[in-house]
Amino acid sequence: MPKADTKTKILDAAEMLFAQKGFDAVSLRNIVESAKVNLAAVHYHFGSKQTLLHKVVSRRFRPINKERLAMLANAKSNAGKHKLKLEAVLESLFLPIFRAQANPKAGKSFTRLIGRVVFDRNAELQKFMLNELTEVFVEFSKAFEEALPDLEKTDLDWRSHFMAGAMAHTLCNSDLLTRFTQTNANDSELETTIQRLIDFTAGGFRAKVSKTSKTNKNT
Amino acid sequence: MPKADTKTKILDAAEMLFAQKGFDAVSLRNIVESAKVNLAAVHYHFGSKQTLLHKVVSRRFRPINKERLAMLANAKSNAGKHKLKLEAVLESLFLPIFRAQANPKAGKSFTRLIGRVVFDRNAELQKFMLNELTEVFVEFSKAFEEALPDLEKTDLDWRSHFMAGAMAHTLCNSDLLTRFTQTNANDSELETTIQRLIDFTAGGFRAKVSKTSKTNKNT
DNA sequence: CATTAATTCAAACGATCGTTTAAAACGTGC
DNA sequence: GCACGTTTTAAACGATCGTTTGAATTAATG
Repeated sequence: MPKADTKTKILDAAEMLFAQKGFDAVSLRNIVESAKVNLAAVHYHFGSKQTLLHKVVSRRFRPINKERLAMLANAKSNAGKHKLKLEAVLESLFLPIFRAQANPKAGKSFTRLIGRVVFDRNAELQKFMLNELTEVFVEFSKAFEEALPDLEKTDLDWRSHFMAGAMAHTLCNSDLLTRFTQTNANDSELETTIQRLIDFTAGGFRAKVSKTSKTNKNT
Repeated sequence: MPKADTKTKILDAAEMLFAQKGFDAVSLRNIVESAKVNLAAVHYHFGSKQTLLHKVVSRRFRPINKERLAMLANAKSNAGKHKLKLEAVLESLFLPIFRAQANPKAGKSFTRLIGRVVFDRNAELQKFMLNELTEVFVEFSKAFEEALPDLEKTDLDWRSHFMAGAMAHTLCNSDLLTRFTQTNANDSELETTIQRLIDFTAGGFRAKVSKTSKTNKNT
């Protein structure tokens, strides 16, 4: 009991504070105060502040990415001989992580943290995230190509990145978004948020490619 | 000459470093070392680190926002009695800030910084940014409504935020994006980037609203 | 129960932080 | 050249930082 408890207390406090203020603005003393544990426990259990961050991220992100891949595989097998639907691919990507917001334990902290992490340029963290996301990148890239066979690779990649930005912004600022748009943050609204994001990004993926951007590729 | 130079040196160094590593991870000593000025000069010229950040942002962001508003006004007067085109609104919003990337002095630092700032949850900074962006919000909101008269206000707001995420991600990570997509970062590619972003976001704004998201609004 | 391993604790280390202070240096106008 | 204003400078302040250390406490094992 108490053995696992200190560690979890630290992880939870760190998750909340990193999400609120960012990695660099939160000290270990902030975390241990919030967690009501001793400062040296952080080094005992995690070794360093950086490692703590990685653990905070990976403890929830790994299962999420696993679920993403499972949902995608399911969508593929459901499609069978038909073409893989873009909306199914997008849902597989968004649903697991947005569902994490409904977790009463983590609530919005974790997803806010993930949204922030996407924008963080700390080299150590980028390396770590790339490692966490490699398989997701590979599999979803292939899935997007399959769902959008007529879209050129370069355009597909750019649109994937725009989509990632839209998703990260939504994850990171969902409380601001709901306040600004006067919608509620309950469970059913979560499905609505996801649907809204799917509508927007699917619309973006399917948008006609302007002549300018296509022509310029050949120069 | 030397009178303005120290101040500008500090601003330039801060811009670059804040963009690279974020506000909290960069110390004043990092900045003055890079700028080759004395530590106390920061307080003499700017008063505090926080104020320095605001000045770094506002010195370029204000003219950009001014230009955005001017371009929008121009687009409106060009439209005359016709409906304002969504693409014109988007271009007015994106072009001035993406053009800042072509500035050899600021290059990518400033836009990367703005991209990061959108995601920063520091209360002081959010207040400051809201102040800088109020007029842009108001005018562009109206313009989007005009360009998309059939889109419900709530859906419009959500899509505006998705668009903001896509834009911020692009601003923040443009070097990663160009490397990942194997495109070049020269001037003509800038126009291409903007066009790609317009294509995607316009596609998103015009996407059909799913039944689910609409129905749920009434519960 | 004794021994060993694991965990927690308080204190300290060496470093760095934003800010302040007062003196020195420089610039300006008469 | 002098008086005054502005800017730069080096040093210091009080605080905080991540990490380390060794002792105390607790848990596990035979």
